[in-house]
Amino acid sequence: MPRQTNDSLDDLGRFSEPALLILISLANGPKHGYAMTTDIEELTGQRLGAGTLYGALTRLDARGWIEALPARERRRPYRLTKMGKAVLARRLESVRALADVGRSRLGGAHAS
Amino acid sequence: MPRQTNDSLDDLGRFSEPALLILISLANGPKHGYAMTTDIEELTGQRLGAGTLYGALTRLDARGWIEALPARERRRPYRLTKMGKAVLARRLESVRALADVGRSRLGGAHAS
DNA sequence: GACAGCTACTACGTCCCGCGTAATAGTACG
DNA sequence: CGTACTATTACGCGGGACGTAGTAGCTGTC
Repeated sequence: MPRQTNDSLDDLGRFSEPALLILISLANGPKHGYAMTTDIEELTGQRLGAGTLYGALTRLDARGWIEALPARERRRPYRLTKMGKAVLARRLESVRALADVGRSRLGGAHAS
Repeated sequence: MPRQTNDSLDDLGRFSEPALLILISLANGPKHGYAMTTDIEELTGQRLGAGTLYGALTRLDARGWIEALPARERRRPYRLTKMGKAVLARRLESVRALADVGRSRLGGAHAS
């Protein structure tokens, strides 16, 4: 069977860009993994699975966009690096611009 | 060697959500593949490769978010379906909200 | 009229990210 | 002391993203 023609609206396949969500979650201040999970869930309504979350954290760390802080008890907190902040800021800008273009193209019902 | 610690800033790995870019490109009116490529390039500065573009188009069509129009000469135009428009609108909303949260968390320098 | 360059799409293979799931273990509560 | 929640690690699969090559028509231009 090819595929359902729907999928309950909004979900762009499997890719919801967990990396971006993580960066945004850390923009608040350092957090450990599980705290990000709940934070992101409050923000977006979606809960990242363990594999998704910690996998993305490892990759972001390897890139130098986030860095691990000394673990307390069972928690491994991370914080944004300077580079991570810069990346996030630029990314947010372009996302925002893109969303604006999309809106005006769709709506068409207001000035420009 | 594991990986460069940079990557020239902004690129979130391999995922730039071509599907979303395509939907936005079609929000303008029907376009064929190559026209989307150039449109998206003007919009974002990035050029989607053939594999990425036509692969995503096939998937979006299978989902019923876009539909093919009768081909003229060598061109296969697509247009947004009603469902595609709805999906795009909702998606743009959440993207926008997310970008706002990110900005206020990063900047902190303005009202709630 | 042949050659270069652009348009437009198809086909193919690889890589690795997203995601689910299971395992581990500490904590908290009744 | 059993159940539920916190917190992370480990593992494997599927498929989307991407590059590249191939096909082919059309547009100049010398």
